[in-house]
Amino acid sequence: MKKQMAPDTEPLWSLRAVSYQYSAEGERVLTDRQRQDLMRIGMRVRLPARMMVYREDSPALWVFAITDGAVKCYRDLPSGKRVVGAFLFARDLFGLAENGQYLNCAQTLTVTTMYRLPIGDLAALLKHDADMQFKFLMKVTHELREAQRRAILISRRDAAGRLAMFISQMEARECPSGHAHVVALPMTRSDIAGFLSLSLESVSRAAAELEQRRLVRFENLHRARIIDPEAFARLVAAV
Amino acid sequence: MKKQMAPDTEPLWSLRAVSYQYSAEGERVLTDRQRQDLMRIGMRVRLPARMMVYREDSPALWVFAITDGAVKCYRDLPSGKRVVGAFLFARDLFGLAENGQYLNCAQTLTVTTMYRLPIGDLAALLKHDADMQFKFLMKVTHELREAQRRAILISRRDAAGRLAMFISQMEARECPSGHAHVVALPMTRSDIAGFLSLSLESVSRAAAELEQRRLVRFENLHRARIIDPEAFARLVAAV
DNA sequence: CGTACCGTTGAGCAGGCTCAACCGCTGTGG
DNA sequence: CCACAGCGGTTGAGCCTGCTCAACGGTACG
Repeated sequence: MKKQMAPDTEPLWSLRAVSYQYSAEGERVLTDRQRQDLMRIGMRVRLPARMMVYREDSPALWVFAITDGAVKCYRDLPSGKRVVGAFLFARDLFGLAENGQYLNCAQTLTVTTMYRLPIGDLAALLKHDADMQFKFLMKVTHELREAQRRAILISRRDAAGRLAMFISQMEARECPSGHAHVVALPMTRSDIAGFLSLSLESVSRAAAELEQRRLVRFENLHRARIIDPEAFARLVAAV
Repeated sequence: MKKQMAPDTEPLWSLRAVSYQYSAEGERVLTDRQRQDLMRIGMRVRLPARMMVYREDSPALWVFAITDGAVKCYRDLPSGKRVVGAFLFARDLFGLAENGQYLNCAQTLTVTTMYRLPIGDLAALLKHDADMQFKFLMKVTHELREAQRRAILISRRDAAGRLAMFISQMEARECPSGHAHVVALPMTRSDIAGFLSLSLESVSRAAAELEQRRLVRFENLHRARIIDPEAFARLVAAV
């Protein structure tokens, strides 16, 4: 799906965000100049699958911007439960910190390419380039909206409904390049369970239920196909 | 708790946020100049309790900054359930929008004073003043962290634990001016239920349980006192 | 070929939800 | 002044769904 471009300009990336205002997609893309500035302060890193990017409570030195691949952010609770805070894909930022420490662990799901931006340099750059900073502000605002959507997702009681909403959200964030109604799920069932606040058995049963109801087919563990879009959409909307 | 100041400078406000980096609280406060700029584009509004500030899907014309009082943001789902997305207090921003429309309803809980900032003017101001914009970026980042904390809260199964975490979070966001271990809860039980994804009966029972276990006393419907801070903290931490 | 990990399926339990009645306060109108 | 309705909150009974524990299956890898 990559466009043809010279090798040295290949690792360009942008930010995925919907504006708070009407806009002609203008806020979604960084200018070439801004990308170059970010590439200058950042370092391109390519990590294999299941690699830790950072750990909770470790010093927060970088913010990461994904160009390709998938990452999960999670926390392990004292009880042993693992809460997945977010799944992140191309054009997403991660590395949320507080008082200089990361708040969660980040781990790649697949082979992932990202830009590693030193936090201090990034802050200086943003303070200097108000326009780019505005795009980052839009991006974080976008993440906040996603977090609220997730709160609505979690408010559902039925496991099948939660899973359906999750698949729907994954479909929505796919690039339009992907085939319609085929959703990639690079994470494990256990990860999904941690994200949906369900036991992994419940996720498994919910998946079975969606198949029995002929709404979704799981072509394999990491790919779902929505085979009855109308009924599926009804279930998703029946919050 | 108000400091003595001239009447026309009384409605100054700031933003409540913890920096992602180490800082000497420097990021938390707007400069006098920045406050003046905001006051110039904004309008001070004082609303009675239970007043709608805006409705879902209505045109998003303003962002609001609370100087005093309490607000809830919520969404009514097709099923009739009401999901409370956030409770907001002094020095908080609200008015999250997408494509020019608000994503939820906002309603005052108590008498509330706020600044109403036209979104276009605010965006222009932020693009012009990178330093102030950075403080807004910190603020939204702060909100994102809060949203993640809430996800952890919701991952708990037991109602008493959820309520305890909620009370703990309310205590944490109280100004240090408030008396220790006395937590104001300006919202109704029903609002809390909507926030915690519980039925309001469960909230009521959870409150009774906290009292029976001698952790908390509810002096009245809107004020809780933590009477056994150590045991309470253990319950909160037992995620 | 054995091990380990991930996922599935089953049985029984527990905790929260629903429905329903009741309490206490408030505001209103006769 | 009192009677009444309405609302928010509490408490109880029974149901339902997701959790826990457990066994089993399939696939990748040494």
